[in-house]
Amino acid sequence: MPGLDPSLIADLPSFSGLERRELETLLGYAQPLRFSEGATVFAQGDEAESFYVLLDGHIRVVRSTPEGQQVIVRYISVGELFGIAAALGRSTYPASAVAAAECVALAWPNAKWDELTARFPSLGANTYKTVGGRLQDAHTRVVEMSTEQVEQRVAHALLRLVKQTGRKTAEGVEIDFPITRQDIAEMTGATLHTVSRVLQAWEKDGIVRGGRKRVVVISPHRLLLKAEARKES
Amino acid sequence: MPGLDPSLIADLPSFSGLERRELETLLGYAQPLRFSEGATVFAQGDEAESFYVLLDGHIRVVRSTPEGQQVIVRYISVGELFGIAAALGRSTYPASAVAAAECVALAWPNAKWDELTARFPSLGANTYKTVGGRLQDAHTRVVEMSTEQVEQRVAHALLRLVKQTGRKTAEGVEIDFPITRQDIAEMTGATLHTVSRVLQAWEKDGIVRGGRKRVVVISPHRLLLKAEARKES
DNA sequence: CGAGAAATTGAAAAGATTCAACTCTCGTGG
DNA sequence: CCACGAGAGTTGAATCTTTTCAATTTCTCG
Repeated sequence: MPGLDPSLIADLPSFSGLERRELETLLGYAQPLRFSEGATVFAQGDEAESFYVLLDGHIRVVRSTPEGQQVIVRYISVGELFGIAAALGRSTYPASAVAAAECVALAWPNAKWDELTARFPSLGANTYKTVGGRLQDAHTRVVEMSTEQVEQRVAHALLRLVKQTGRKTAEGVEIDFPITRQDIAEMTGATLHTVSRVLQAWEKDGIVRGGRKRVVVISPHRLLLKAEARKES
Repeated sequence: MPGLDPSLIADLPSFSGLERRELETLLGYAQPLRFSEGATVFAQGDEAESFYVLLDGHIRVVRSTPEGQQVIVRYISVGELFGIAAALGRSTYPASAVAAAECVALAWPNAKWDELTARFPSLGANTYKTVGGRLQDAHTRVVEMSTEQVEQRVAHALLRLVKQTGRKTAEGVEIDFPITRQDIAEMTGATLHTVSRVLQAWEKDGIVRGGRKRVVVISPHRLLLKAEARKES
């Protein structure tokens, strides 16, 4: 078996500072996996067996309440680590990971985490920088949920998606995977009805264009105004 | 100068796994500081010069929006690290730290962070476990803000404070530092008016007792019911 | 004791949800 | 190839929670 090609991960921030030989060693422990849209990579509460890096596609990280309501904690894009419960000192996954589109990922056994970070210190350092960034993101979201109303929160959520996964088209910037009103609602703590109304209003204004499981941002600039609007039109 | 006594920090989780001699070395770089109630330890946006461990008192970590609204990100209790921007790969503080009561803390220069974690690996490991825990907490809060209404959020916030800093009294469990309705509002994303009404209702029910800058939880059990209530009484 | 901060409370208004009905879109199978 | 059905989206009306506005009241510290 010819092993995986180091160029797969060589350019990812998570693996920066590693030599080609080290990458090869690392890949020796990795297992490539494919997930079709809607497939569950791991479920909240599961024993954490692996950590992952996303090579292609988009992953939705979801937390469910005891009452069954879902909240989308974040979207993972290509190159990002996910399922890193081991690095956080947890033995079960605190959230579920679902393929938002066709996905390819590499998985390492969690049992190897300590060994790998000991052998490749920059892997640990990079990971913790990632975790630090996510903590900032989470706090930002708490602030948004505390101080903004739905329209602004939806605007911020869309802008984040545009930056993270936007794909330029003739019309504007399109979110690069199927996303429903319900998904946006679960990202912003609103109902799909309210989200629908907000998007509808923006569409009339020519700021976005919607579609079944599609959102195209026509004017990111004007969307930013909506995101920052302290009241008024 | 006789140096600080290792017993100050020997029992704190952040320093577990360190030898007495190592603690002494560590303390050699630390500077003890006192802050009076309301004093600012560091301000959001400041160049991050130090990281801290709290030896006595309570610290409020606050994020402000451009519009001047404040959100309390978390309370730091005795033994916890704070201001660890360095560990998160940030050069400025993402939030302000304010003494919620008379405080004593130790400060280390951030410049020493890399050196110290290199010399004392368990310090790094402990810190990252802390950060991981805080990421979980932040996500939990996002979920609460998304799915619960004000009364439940206030109940959860109080229960967290009780667990973290509760002091048993004849009447019940008292939050161990001065806390206003406004503070609780900033923890829960509500207005002080709504918080006041909620607390007032609970007081009539005998679940809590309020006072100027004081909250005593008389029946944590019944408060927990409020926190979990999916609608109804 | 007085003054300012903190807390309470009623009434009106706003924002979002809930409920309900209806429409549109797309993929599948006859 | 077209019809059908389920999932996705839209939209009006009623309702509800929370905020906003505006007074007051209460407390505590100096």
